[in-house]
Amino acid sequence: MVEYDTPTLDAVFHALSDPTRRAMLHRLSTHERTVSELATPFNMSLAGASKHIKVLEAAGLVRRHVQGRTHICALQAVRLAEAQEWLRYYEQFWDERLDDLEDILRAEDRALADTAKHGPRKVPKSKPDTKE
Amino acid sequence: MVEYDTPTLDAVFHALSDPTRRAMLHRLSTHERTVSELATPFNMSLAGASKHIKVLEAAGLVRRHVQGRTHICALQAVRLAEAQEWLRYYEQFWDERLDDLEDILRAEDRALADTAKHGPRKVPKSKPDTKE
DNA sequence: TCTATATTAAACCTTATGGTTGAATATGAT
DNA sequence: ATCATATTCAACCATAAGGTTTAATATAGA
Repeated sequence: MVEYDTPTLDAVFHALSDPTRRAMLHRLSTHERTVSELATPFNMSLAGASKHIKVLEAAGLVRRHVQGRTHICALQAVRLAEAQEWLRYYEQFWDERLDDLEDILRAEDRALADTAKHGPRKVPKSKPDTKE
Repeated sequence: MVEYDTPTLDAVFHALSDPTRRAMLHRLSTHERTVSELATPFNMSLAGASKHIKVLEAAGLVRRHVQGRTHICALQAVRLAEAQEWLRYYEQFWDERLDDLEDILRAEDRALADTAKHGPRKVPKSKPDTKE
């Protein structure tokens, strides 16, 4: 069984919980950027943006290499892969839902086709109880 | 293009950034549980656990239905799907890395096979510059 | 009705977070 | 040397977060 590195996931998910930081990651996805380049689009002091970058760095989502007086930041996606792996376990549950949704839609289509000839439709399907 | 609901992602990622809450979700993945059932394994007051559940609920990750005096919580995975979708954009970047890693490993294998006959190996490959 | 159970609410505490401003540091250019 | 540029550091502030404890609320059962 996969053991998830909790502190890492804590840091990654926390880093992702802020829209500024998510936007920064997105901007890094096209190419590397310096701290000031990263900071520019946000209505925020440089120092503020710098802090966000450090959060990303601490979570392992950004790597930086200093070149003279400029710090160049690059996306480091591996930790995102870990987060996704954690999420992947839950795919079965939303797939389940989507399957149900598909069933419902199909049932509605059928009902709709029928409605022309007969009365209004009923609730399509009940899901089997998830029991212990 | 997909527009991501920022407040939702904020809440979901924030909810996931806490190990207690992730554990709760995991425990809900087998079957529904009452608040006290959910709280039991954690070294924490009921009120504390209750707060965590509310965070999960606010993020749309847990749904509850009240039955008499007990509140029954169930996993609601759809919001996790949204989070994963956000993450999926970045797959290309870690895949890239993994591809590189595979290239490197292959090159090392080749070099290793060669080393028996010839001299020591060289650096395998340089990656094309990611430029704007 | 009285009492036990399940859960939240409210008040409180400590620490983290997101932000600011004003130095400090380090490098580049003249 | 001097001045400008790139970035962080430190101190500060307001609010959020994670936790506690002690009521309060609601339902179940005797």
